[in-house]
Amino acid sequence: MNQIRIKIEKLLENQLGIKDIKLEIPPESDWGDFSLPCFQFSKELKLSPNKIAEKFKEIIKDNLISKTEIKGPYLNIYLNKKEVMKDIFSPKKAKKKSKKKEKVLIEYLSANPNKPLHLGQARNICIGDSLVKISKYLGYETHAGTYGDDSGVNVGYNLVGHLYYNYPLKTDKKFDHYSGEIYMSMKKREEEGGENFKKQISSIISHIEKNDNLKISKLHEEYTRRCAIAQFESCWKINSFFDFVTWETDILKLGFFKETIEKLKSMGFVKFADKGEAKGCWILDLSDEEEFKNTRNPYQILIRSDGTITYPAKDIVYAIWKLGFLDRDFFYKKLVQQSNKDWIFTTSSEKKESEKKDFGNYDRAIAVVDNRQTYAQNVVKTALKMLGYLKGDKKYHHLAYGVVYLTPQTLIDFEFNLTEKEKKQDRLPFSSRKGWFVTIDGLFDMLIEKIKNGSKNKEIPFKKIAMGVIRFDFIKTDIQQDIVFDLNKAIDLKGDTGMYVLYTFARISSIFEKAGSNIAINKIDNNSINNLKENLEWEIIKEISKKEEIIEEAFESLRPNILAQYLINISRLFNSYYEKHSIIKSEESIKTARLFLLGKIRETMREIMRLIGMEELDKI
RNA sequence: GUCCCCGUAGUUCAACGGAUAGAACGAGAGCCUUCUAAGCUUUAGAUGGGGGUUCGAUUCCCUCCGGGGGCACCA
Repeated sequence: MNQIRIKIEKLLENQLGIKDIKLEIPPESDWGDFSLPCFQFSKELKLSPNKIAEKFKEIIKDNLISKTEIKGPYLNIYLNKKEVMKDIFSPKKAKKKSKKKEKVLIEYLSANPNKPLHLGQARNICIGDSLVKISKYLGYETHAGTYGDDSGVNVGYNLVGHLYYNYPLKTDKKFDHYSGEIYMSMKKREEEGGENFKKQISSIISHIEKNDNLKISKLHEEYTRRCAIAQFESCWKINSFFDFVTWETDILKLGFFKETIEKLKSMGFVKFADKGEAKGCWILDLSDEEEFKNTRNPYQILIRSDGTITYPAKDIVYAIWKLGFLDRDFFYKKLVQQSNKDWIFTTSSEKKESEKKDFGNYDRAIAVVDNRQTYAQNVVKTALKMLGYLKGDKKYHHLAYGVVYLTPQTLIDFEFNLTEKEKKQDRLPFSSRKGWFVTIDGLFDMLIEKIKNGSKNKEIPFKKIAMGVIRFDFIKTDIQQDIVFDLNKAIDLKGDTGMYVLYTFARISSIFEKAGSNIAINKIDNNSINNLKENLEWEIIKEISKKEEIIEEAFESLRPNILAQYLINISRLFNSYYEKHSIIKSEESIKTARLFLLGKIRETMREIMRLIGMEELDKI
């Protein structure tokens, strides 16, 4: 449709002798297919917009246009459906995607490896993985990466639990859930006080970061990797996969940070603060940057006065690696084979058994990180800019998505105790500190239960449905908007949900099954297409022909949510069509044409569903 | 103090500066002896207040009111 629009725009520019014509789509479909608002020409031509529309109407003529109509200041254009359909359905349109040269990294999830994944992270996963799939569809060489923060206090709790408080490594439970239990119990112990516990924690953290105790380093690696793998299993359930995981401890062990910071010092970007609040620290001076001028502290501390490294510093170094400006690379080895048979690789600090991989040196690095971290991400971006790394074709994007909150009722449904005050809130944030583990696994199981109970057919693949419903639910809302998760709404499978889309698809498949397989719907001549005379059919054709431009826009504007909306639109159009017009029972030539159209709808829906991580089903 | 985001039907969400502000849930009224009723059709119902820019503002600017988040020698 976009090509048609551009064609018509060019045509009008020639015929009317005006530059940069932008056509719009009328709000009502019976007002035409395109519309030219004439206000903009009023000043130049010294005529009222209505008069201009009349004048233009006389001039415009083409075989792609069947008629033009004036509606006030708008000149509405009706396309010649036959010609346009020929164009849209011509076989040469189905050309293969050309490979693009840019190399893209999408970093998402980036969870602490010490507890199960919660629903807030589900949104991150759904957005991140959808972008990966879209990027690959568009022909980019694409890697999905995740950052494992395995050096901080979080993991420390769990190791202390294991070493000093009788939590064995062996367990029948899913390891991330087991970790969550240990984490909670250690948190409790900390709150109860005790100098001994504090000492144990800080000693463990120190050993992890310095890598100076073989026993602890080994335990740490086993623990975090096992937990991460359990988390990845949750991702696979919802059709999300990774290429590699970067461990923070590897950045430290390989000395990337030290080298980078020395380089930055010598370049003069990193300075030693000899006075003020940050006295004794090494800082990145941001005071010349417009964005930070009015902030309280126009600098970022990279090295604390005790010589330890801050999180933003690690983030900056990692970002430099992403864009290929770090002179060195990690070592890599296989971590685990995913349910789709592809392996996740893990960074490693040891050369032996390292495999050669082409991770790193990306042209476009997209970080899917929630909007609370916009400031921190701006620091990273500014640092890259100051260093001159964002010149040329290198791009660093922060996809700032809105945070997921919970309704109090949802927490009650998951059997957590709330205070009276908490019960009265509109929404509550996820809090692992309070032990509110509303997990992806938990939601997944509840959904399956719900679908089983609501289904007449007991043979359908419940897991795929649950997967599709979750994927759709977490991506349908505008990306930057915060969302409030309510369990009852999420498992209520009516209306604008993934279920609606899955159901619609199955409905179409069912028609094909009833129609029999002897109809050659892929081969259709122009005469048959001309049997598609209904308005709704024309609406559908226009809608499905927007596919490519919508996918492109979803990626460029980092808004995969528009694909979910698009699926709803197509589904709604089809369902209306289905009610109004019978397909199988129509006359033979019309039936052929309609089945052809249905095939196109099904193909379009399948492609879009796959891009947002849903899997289509022929039966529900 | 300062920076950012958000205020649209009862609720959850839409709307490149364009025509009559769209959906879904919930509420009301219909539609299955005919291709899957997890569906379709239909009724009622909304832009926080005030300025400005514009032929035209939910959208851009200012201001007020209300809600949230950030600005750590936390990660």
